[in-house]
Amino acid sequence: MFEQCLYFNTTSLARQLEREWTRAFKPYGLTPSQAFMLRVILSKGAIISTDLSLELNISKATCSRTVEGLIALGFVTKIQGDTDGRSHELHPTLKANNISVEINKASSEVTKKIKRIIGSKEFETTVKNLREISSSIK
Amino acid sequence: MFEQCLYFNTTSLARQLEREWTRAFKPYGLTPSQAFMLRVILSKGAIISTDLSLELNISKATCSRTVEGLIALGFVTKIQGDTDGRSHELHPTLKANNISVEINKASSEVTKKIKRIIGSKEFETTVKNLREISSSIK
DNA sequence: ATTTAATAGTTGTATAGCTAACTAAATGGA
DNA sequence: TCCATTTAGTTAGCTATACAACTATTAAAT
Repeated sequence: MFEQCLYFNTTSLARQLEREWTRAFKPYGLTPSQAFMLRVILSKGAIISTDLSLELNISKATCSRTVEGLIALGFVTKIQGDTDGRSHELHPTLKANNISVEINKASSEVTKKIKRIIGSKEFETTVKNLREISSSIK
Repeated sequence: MFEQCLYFNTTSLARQLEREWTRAFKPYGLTPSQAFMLRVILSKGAIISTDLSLELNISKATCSRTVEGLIALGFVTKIQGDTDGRSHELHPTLKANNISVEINKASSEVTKKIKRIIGSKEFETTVKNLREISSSIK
């Protein structure tokens, strides 16, 4: 009924993809949100919460709660930086570094699988379009 | 960092669109999920929960809770059908019928706005691609 | 220097979504 | 007919998300 609706089709696909990526990260005890956040932290080495929310396009409240989860799981530590007393740097733990390569691979495997089904070209133009829509309504 | 990632860009855009459509339906006291469900019920006149979950691509649990909400708001009534004792038909109330045209319009206004920004053509190909990806990984 | 603004994060409260476990009704064999 | 299986829907428990209100700290302005 909503074949032409951007909202409907985007949220609907998002729910399906959630399932795929949930499965991919499950072996590491991580949800997709946690895994994507951890991947950012691992890639930057150190980052503060504000930058993390910007990078992930989530609210600071959600960011705060997801960080909390990663700390509880032992993947991240908060370290007081000396520049600004309001914020702390988030660092990956050894445990996080140990799965860094694997979680990136887990994600790219899902990507590969979907690309195989729908074709690389369509995949890439779709992602490009999503980005364009996203940034144009920001 | 995840510019090429289908998961990231889809879920990210979904969050932004959620905001746009939340605003659109707010005058009617409806969330996007409620409004989209109500639009299906209004368009069909009567529908059972199972068919509703299929149409909206949500789980039966989520469907059940959203229906509950629409009933509490006085937009929907459950009517015992005589064919199957396990299910009941969902019918729109007069209150629902009264806003039927307006909520459809509210949604199409947001669509128009986004189309104006990004162009009709790109809008349509993107939606088509989303549908194709969605159905091919189902 | 003191007061006001802005910024960084956290917490309260709410919605939407899922899976899994459950109840109740219908269906299908034997 | 009766037991087993399937189907419809609800409920429990969890995660992700947002906005709004809050604390604490820094920066800016007078």
